[in-house]
This record gives sequence, C-alpha cells and structure tokens, in this order.
Amino acid sequence: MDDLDSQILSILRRDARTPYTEIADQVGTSEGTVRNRVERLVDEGVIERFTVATSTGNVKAMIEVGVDVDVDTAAVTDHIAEWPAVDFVWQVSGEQDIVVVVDAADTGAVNDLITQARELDEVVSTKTRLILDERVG
Amino acid sequence: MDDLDSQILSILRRDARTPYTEIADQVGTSEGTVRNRVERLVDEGVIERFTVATSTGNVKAMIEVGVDVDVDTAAVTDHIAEWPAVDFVWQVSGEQDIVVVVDAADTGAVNDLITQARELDEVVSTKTRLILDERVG
DNA sequence: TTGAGGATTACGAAAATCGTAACTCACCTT
DNA sequence: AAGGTGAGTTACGATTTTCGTAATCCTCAA
Repeated sequence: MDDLDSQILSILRRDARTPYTEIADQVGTSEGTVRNRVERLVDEGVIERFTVATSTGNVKAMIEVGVDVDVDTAAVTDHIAEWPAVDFVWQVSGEQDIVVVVDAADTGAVNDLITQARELDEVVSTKTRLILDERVG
Repeated sequence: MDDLDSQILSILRRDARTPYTEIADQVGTSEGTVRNRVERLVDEGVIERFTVATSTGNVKAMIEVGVDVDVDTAAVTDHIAEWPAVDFVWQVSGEQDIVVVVDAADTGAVNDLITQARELDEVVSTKTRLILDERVG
C-alpha cells in the first residue's frame, strides 16, 4: 500500500468503472501497472469488491442507538443489519454504542426504523441525524 | 424500476464490473438494453455511483466536527473530503455539523486527521468514535 | 560484477463499449 | 382500421479497453 496504490484507490472509490488506461494517465504510469496493482489489491483483500451504491429513496440518516450495559451488542448489530434500507451498522466507542446508517424512501421510512429500534428491549436510547449532504473522499 | 432493472442491479451489486454483455446473457436480453437501462438508472439516481468496498484492514472512525455558525459548511466538507483516508464526509443535522468517516492505517493516522481538522479555523470542536465493528445491510 | 525476483512496460489479440440506425410494439388519433 | 408517435429493444461497425505474455528495468544481495 504505497502512494500509487492510494491514488488508484481514491480514483476507484469515486468511479469504479474508470478504465485502467485513464487511471494510468492520471497517476502517471502504464495500464499494465494499474492492472497489476488492482489485481494485487483485490488478492490482498484491500479491495473487498466492486459494487454500486444505490439509493432506493433519497433520505439518508444516522441513527445513534444506546443499549443496556448487559446486552450483547454484536447480536443487536447483526439483527439491525437485516432491516431493509440499512446501509451499515457500526459498533462504536463513545456515549452511544451502535450507529446505523440508513438510506430510506422518505422521512416516514426513517421514522419507522427509529420506532423499530426503540421497540427492541435492548435499546435504551436513540438519537437521529439526517444526512443533508454527502461527499466521497 | 421493473423486474429487469432489479435483476441488473442485483448483478451489479455483486460485481459492479460485470460486462454488459454478460449481464445481458444472464438476464436474457441484449447488451444495448442493459446499457440503456444502467444509464437510465444512473440518470434517475437509483445508482448513485460505482465504487469499491475497501478494507485496508485498519482503523475506522467517525469524527464529528462542529464548525462556527457563520461558516460555509459545504466548503469545509469539500475540503475535508480531499484528505487521505477519508471515506465519506456528511453534513448532518444535530449538535455537530459534519461527520467524517475515515479508514486510516492506524490510530496515529486517525489522530493526525483529528489534529488536522482542529487546526482548521472554521472548526470549533471534534468528537471521535472508533468504529469497532461494521456490518453491511 | 553478476544473478535473482519483483515490478513495470510493450504490444498484439480478444473482448467490451459506444454511437447510431433500424426495428418492434403498445397506444393514440382520426 | 389506417396511420402516426414514442419508448424500448436490437443490430452492427468503429473505437476503446482489457487481457495474456514476453521483454525490460531496478534493486538488492552474494
């Protein structure tokens, strides 16, 4: 993972369909080198997979969830990850324990998810933030 | 968004680099149709972008950033998005204004980013949470 | 200096993409 | 019913990208 790898990754993160030839031009090397490096990054698992970010709706939000101290946080995390419209579920350090990133059809759907979370016995608090805008690094 | 679109999306989610020709074979149509539909899905915003899921096997964190009231939050957001190791930058509602999701080499690199953020004139506060575990929905 | 191993480049063949024109088909209008 | 319209699909040649492989370059160590 040197500087060249990082540059390639940052281009692919923005658009994973950028041709090797164009990446090569941008980072100042040859198509073959880009190809070799991308293959290596995939082998090493640095690139997990090529995918599409879909937005079924248009409201994104972060829901911070607090759970009881004696709860199996990982189990709750797994459970929530199964819900529709959920992009990520993170176990985090800090006041709350779980952060759920959702991409819902509308604010109503976000609200449904919050309600659903609050109804879990393990959950003691939620705090929601709408994501107003997103930039990709 | 009919059934054909869904099939195409599900193939792209699995591997966004699947050629149109192969998708066409799998869903029983022509390359041109797949191409038209993917283009339409992109135009409609259903497909936000083609990207790579990376796991540098390292330290992920959420950095919540508060900025001064009279600051152009969007400009700060754009600026931070350029930093290395930054996955997303979100403008959010709530106490803080910006959430930066980073995937850094180690805790030291996370710390560097926090320092870098605090050094911006516009930034008045930061709060960091390590992401201990991630599930995808 | 010499050799080895890994990374990079070069290049032709194969494959995919792209632009565009022709075609199909459902739906309207008269 | 005939004719027209427009969205979606197919066809196909030109262009671009990918892919396999061989040659070259570089660095390090013996």
